[in-house]
Amino acid sequence: MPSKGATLELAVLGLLQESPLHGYELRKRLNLLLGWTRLLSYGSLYPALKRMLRAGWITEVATSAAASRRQRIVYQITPAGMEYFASEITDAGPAAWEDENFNMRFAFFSRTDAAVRLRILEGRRSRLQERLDRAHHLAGGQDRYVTELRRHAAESVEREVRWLTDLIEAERSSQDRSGHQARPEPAPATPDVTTTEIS
Amino acid sequence: MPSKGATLELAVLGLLQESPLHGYELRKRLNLLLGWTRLLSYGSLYPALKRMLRAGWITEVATSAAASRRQRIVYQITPAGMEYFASEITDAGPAAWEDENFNMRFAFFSRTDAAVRLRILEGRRSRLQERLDRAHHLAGGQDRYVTELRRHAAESVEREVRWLTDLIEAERSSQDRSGHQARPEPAPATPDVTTTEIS
DNA sequence: GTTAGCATGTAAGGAGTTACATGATTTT
DNA sequence: AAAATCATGTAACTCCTTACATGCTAAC
Repeated sequence: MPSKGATLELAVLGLLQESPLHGYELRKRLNLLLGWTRLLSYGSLYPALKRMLRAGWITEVATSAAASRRQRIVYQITPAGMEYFASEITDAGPAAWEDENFNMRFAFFSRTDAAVRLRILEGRRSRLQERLDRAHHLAGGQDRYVTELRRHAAESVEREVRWLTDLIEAERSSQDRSGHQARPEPAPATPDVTTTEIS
Repeated sequence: MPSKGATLELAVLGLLQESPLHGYELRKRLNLLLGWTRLLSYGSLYPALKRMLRAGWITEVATSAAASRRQRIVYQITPAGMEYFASEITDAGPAAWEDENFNMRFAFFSRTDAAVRLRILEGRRSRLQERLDRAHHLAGGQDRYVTELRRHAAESVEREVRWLTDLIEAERSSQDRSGHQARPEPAPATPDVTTTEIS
């Protein structure tokens, strides 16, 4: 049972699938990847890397002294890690509908089967719809500010539902079109863009 | 320093200011008050109540056997609790701009000074503006889905900024009316709820 | 030569979750 | 009588944060 909280691990594995990275760089990219409200701290990342080492999902690699003499520990994904990542990303179960998990999976959609993408998008949408139904149901006469807060929250969720609906439609139509032959995803394997710094 | 994580405690104190309640009921109301993504668990609530008892913010009250013979432990807020609540709710410092804390404070705006309300709303808005600036700055050419995710996130934040702007204006005009006699504007106290912006 | 940023960690602790445990009362 | 729901808790665990601790290297 992989259960739930593996968001960080998955994100790391996803990034390492593109190229090996060291911790410091990894943190910067993670902060870019999902626009976390607060920046991910080292106290979070490094222990996670240790766990993943123990689990056999990643390995340390010798620093190629070419570019810089700086000592750093470069991590690389292992076959076991790839397998784990694939199985988690493919799992469109309830865990995938939750906020954080959903964003994670969405961010790696380029490496996800079209069918799985659809299932995840639809699952997310019905999850949000449930929330709306519940919220609507309880909208009693309350404090003015509480009411306003709820109204705004509900509107946000409605917006996301519309967004998902558009995406689902787009996925469906592109799936239809690919009834024919080769229609590979755009996924530009372009060499690394300059590492955008975030402070 | 109590500093940050006191969201749950504050919410409990806020509710207990209206009337004494027992744990079970408290949990239901907390789940209503802020539309938490996941429901608050008892494993969270009861230990929090214990902490608050120790801190002297609340006390247990004998169950009035009138309504029901059911055994329950009713909690009541103490003067010390009220004082703590007031000081936290009034503190418009950086902690108040964060997502959870902001929602908490907003939910209890009816019991907050107009001046403090304004400071909190404005602080929140500039916090979000900062996020937007940062996001805009780094919007490089990325994976298609990552780009889309970021675009949607940015739009959500922009929406909240507009919402805050409307609220701030509403607060300002109602403050003007109650302050000097100079503003004869008979604007309704309710914020202008038309908000037709569909992305 | 000193500051700024790169780079890696550990320790203590906060806040919440799930799963476990128990039992009373109301509804069907 | 059974089932639902009310009601209160505890234990183990997860995940993350802050603050601390260290030292290298590039740039000014």
